[in-house]
Amino acid sequence: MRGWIRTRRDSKAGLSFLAVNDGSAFDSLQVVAPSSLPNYADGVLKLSTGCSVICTGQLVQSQGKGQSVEVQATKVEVLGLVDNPDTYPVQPKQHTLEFLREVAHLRPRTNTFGAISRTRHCIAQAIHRFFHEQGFVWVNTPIITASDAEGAGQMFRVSTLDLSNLPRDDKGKLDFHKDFFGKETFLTVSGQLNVEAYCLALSKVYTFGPTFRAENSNTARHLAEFWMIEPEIAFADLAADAQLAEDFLKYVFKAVLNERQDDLKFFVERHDKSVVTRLEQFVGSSFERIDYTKAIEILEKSGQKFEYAPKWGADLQTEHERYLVEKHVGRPVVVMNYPEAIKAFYMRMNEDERTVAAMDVLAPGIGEIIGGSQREERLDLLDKRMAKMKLNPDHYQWYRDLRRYGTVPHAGFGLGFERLVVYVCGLQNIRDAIPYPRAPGQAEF
RNA sequence: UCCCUGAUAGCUCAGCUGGUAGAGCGGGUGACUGUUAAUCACCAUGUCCCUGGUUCGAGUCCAGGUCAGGGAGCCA
Repeated sequence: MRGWIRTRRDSKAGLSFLAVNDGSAFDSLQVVAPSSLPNYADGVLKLSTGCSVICTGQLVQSQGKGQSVEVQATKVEVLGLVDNPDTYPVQPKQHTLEFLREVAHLRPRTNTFGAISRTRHCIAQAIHRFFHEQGFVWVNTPIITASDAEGAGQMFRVSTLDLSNLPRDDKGKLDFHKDFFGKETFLTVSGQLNVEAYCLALSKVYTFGPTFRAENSNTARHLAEFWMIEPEIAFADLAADAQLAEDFLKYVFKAVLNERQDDLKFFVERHDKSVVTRLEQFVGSSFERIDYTKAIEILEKSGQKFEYAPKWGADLQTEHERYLVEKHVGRPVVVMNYPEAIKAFYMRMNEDERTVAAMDVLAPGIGEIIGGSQREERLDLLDKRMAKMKLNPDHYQWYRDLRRYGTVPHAGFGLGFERLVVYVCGLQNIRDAIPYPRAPGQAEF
């Protein structure tokens, strides 16, 4: 047994009980260290929370209550002591998550972050497995990009220029020809446009990789660096997209329910009582599908007082989404066909010429969890929308090519991986769903 | 970025209307016990976030700043 000490309890019967954890499961293993060990006094009795050990012995049925098995140690090798136990930050007690964020290098040694890490891994594996089983190809879209995708938010600049001596052109403007890529480049805010090209060749594809947003938004739902999943399917419409989203989420949640019972039990005890029932209800229910226009009607007729009155043409507020999901329907809802003005240029124009084939999947207890759309595959209509939104077609030539050469109806959606982790684990803050959170003013570790 | 709240021991916090600091947990020491975040006793611990101001005197009041949390906007 190789791992780190969680607690040590001594018995004057000539024994010490070591709770040793190696992160492979939620529970620690109890190692019984007898005082007859040669290093008992100067080794075992010096062990405190956080020390690393290698214990050798026999796994036997436990003679005490509280665990089924334990190790009767014949050897306890102390690898690393804790310098000063008085200041070791991770104590065998409940810490606040805020405090643990300040010790991000040691928080994986806590019950909470061990459980989150294993669950995060389980979710990631389930996602890849789901797509793989369905015949999807994982496509790694570029992290450095020259396009600003859909104009979705602020981007991080990527440059090797000397900030203290920037090259200028005749007009005094920055000369990016001198930069590494010979043009302005940024970290990606979405792999969607790139993955569409692969979709229109491999039929079923997805991205799963890091994504960056430089917006100065400091909330429990935002990270500057996060992981995003974006499936894209060819020969598909919005209904197929919604069905994929439903199958996808249910598959992932089922996997967590099956594989991480130990960690889920802990989340229920310490973080969110409703974690397991919420996931069970989610996988057991069929999603309601509802048009945006209908949703506005429902909200208007609800008699509910909203801070912002629901109005056709405006985006749904968080309070609106919560009412729809939690009060009106009571299970996951897919809201479809939004007004074109509030949605991105690449979303497919509907026959009514006022809405586009966009969808949001709303889940009880969190709100929007997935956003997607059928893409505009008709070049003339795509150009029309780009013009309307004042996008420069020159920047999207290769994207327009996809509509010129063998275009087909296709659709996809995107979801933030950490938001999924937050939902599954019952967390409050997205900064606890990723090992080293990056946020405005926060790039420690 | 805006609004609100907060920052006191290693951690979680208390400290009333201004009079230079306390508890629980953790740590150390000892006792006790096949123990379970053990129990009991004793011991130690502080730039009261920073800078300035008011005052005889500031953890406490005022101003500015930094950081954090909650909410909003934006979004994944």
